[in-house]
Amino acid sequence: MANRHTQTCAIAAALNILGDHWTLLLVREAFYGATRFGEFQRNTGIAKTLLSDRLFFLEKEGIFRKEDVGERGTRYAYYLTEKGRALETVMIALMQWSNEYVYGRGKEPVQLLDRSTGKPVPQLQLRNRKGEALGAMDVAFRAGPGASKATRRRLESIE
Amino acid sequence: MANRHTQTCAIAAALNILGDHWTLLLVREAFYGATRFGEFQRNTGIAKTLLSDRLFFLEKEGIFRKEDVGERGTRYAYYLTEKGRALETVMIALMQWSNEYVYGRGKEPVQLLDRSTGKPVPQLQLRNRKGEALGAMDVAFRAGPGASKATRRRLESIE
DNA sequence: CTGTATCCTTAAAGATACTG
DNA sequence: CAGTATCTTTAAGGATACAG
Repeated sequence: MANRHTQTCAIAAALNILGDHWTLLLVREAFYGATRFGEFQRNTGIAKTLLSDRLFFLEKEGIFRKEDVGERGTRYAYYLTEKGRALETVMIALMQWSNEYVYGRGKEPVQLLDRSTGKPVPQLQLRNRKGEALGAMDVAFRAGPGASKATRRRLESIE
Repeated sequence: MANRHTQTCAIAAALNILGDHWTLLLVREAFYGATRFGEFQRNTGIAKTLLSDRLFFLEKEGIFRKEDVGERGTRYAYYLTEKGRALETVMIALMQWSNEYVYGRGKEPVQLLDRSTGKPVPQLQLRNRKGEALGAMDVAFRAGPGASKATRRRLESIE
C-alpha cells in the first residue's frame, strides 16, 4: 500500500489492516493450522523480512497472539485471537466467491465441508432476524453513530 | 501489489483480483449506488489515472459492466455484474468485522439494516444444510478437484 | 529455528497537463 | 464529464548475509 485510507469507513479500516499482499494468506494458513514462523514462510512463499514485519503488525493489531514454546524463548507459536478467528466469515466469503466465479464449479482448489457430516458447507447467506434470506437490494446502508459528516452525507444521498 | 500470487488457492486468486488498495472501495461505492466515473472518484479520492486503470481491469474481470448513457458515447455508467454483486457477502463480512472489532459497538460508521423492517441485519453466520450454526472448528478444508499437488499435500497434512 | 540488518529493484501511487 | 499521456516520487517486495 502506498498510503493508508483515511475515510471513516468500515471497509477502508479493514483494508488498512488486512489489505496488503500477504496478510489474508497468513490468516488462511492460521485457519489451516499453521502456528510457526517457518510454516507460514514455507506455505506461502513470503520473504522472511516481510513475514517478520507482518506478524509483528498483526500481533499489534490483535489478530495474532505470540506464545513461547521453546525452552529459552527461542521458539514461538502464533495463534489467532478472537478478533482473528472472527475473520472466518471474511475468509469463507472470499473462498466461496473465488471457487464459484474465478475457478468455477468442478475446479475448486479447496472444498469447505461440514466436519460432522462431511457434506459441503452451503453458501454464506445474509438473513434477517427471522432467518429469511436477504438479497443484495434488501440491505440498507445507514450512517451509524461513528459516521463522519462526509459518510453521513454520502449515505443520505443514496436514494 | 508487487507480484501476483501463483498459488492454486481460492484466497490467492481472489487477492489477485480484489487485493489492491482501491478495488474494494470501488465495489463499496457500487453497492452504495455509484455508477459514474466522477462519482467513484469523488467518493473515494482515487486518482483519475488509477481509477481508469481499475475500472478497465475490473471490467475485464467481469465484475463491472460498462454502459453508454450519453448521446455520442461520451457518458458512461458502470454497473456490477452478477459476479460483482456476488461480492456482497465479502463486503458485508468485512463491514461487520470492522464495525465490531476495529470501531467497536456504538462507534460503527455504517449500519446494515433490513430494508423491509428497518432492523439491524444479524451477523453473517455459516450454517450447515439443516440451518444449524457452524463454528470455526466445524469446517474442514479438503482438496477439491482443482487442487494442485502442493495444495493437496498442504491440506492433507492438517490433522 | 526464528529472526534482524542492509541494500537494491521494481512498480504502484499520484500530480499535472492535455483531449474529445 | 470522462478520460489519456507523461513524469516523478515513494514505498513495498525481496535477496543476501548474519545472529542468538
